[in-house]
Amino acid sequence: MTPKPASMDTCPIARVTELLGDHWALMILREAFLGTVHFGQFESQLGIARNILSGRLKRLVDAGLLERVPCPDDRRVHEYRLSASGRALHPVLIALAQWSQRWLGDSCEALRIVERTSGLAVRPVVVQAADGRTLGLRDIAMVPGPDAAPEMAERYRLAMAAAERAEGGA
Amino acid sequence: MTPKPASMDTCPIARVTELLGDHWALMILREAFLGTVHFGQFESQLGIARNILSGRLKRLVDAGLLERVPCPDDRRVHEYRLSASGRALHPVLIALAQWSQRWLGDSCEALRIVERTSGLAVRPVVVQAADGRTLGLRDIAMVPGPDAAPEMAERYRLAMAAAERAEGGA
DNA sequence: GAAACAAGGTTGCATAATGCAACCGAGATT
DNA sequence: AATCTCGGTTGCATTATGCAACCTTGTTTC
Repeated sequence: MTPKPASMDTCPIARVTELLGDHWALMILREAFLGTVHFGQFESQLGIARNILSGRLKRLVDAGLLERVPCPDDRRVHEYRLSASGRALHPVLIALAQWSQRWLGDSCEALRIVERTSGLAVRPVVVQAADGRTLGLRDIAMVPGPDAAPEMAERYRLAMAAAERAEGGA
Repeated sequence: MTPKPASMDTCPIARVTELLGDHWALMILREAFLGTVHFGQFESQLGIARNILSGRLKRLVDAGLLERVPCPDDRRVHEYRLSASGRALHPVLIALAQWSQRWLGDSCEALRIVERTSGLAVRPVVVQAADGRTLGLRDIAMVPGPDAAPEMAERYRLAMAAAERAEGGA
């Protein structure tokens, strides 16, 4: 095996996978978005083992996604509330839910994601250009910035070239 | 512990977590988006064990995210190509990458996600109403559809009520 | 066409992560 | 004070992961 590819240290997806890439982290965040705040609530809603839950909550708090605040009226209770960075994951969760419904064919009509005031379904989450046009996979490029690792820069250059070729070919 | 909450079977996030909620699945998809197609490429780029890679690729193929096609000019080589459903995960990956750069403070300037033709940065991925307005966490509701499990419906109803209260309070 | 080589897996074994139940300590309740 | 609840931790069994060696199929070299 290669001696740990450098791309793994610099890639944003790799970093986020370190944090959310396990069976429970995303589920815990889903619960948080649904309003769950207490240890016991997470436990019973998810059916997760207590020690694992404890560790995951700690990790998410350390990473700044959740804030652990002692409840003022009952001081043995703690509330795990979404921080600004946690709330910023909302589009990711919504996009995942939409994808799941569309492509996993699961419970297609079990859940509708709507605007609260109007009751109208929200749009499918997409990537947009600066002017608002919807961008497909082929319209997007990853370009290395000022302090990109040279190996990573090469990676993206090649990927972009491959995309060009694919476009020409297909 | 509770006897497996029913929410776990019907929730789209739970289903997608079953598939993508491990350390490697998202990384493999990232690689696929970057143009990686061969077993050996995934192995060397990710530094993943062969048996694990084999299992993950199989799972992703079975789930329909990747297609395993034998290479015509060298028949011991197979190509793992993104299917339509795999490509549909693109907004999720982009949203994750953007979130990581914004909130994990990692390699902020190492990678820019741009429109290929113009070189302009793409917009941050957001949730939009039917008319295009950007929606925040508070503006969205999950409403149970026709064939929602009653327990799940109750869940969403409570979450929505909690959101109302939070809005009033904060 | 035999020998060497390469790509994609699989198998067996060591290690790490997870699930489970029991226990613990601080704070609330009676 | 005795008890109960909430949020944890600890020890042990089970499962997933990492690693190296091997195997199979197909390709190249001579």
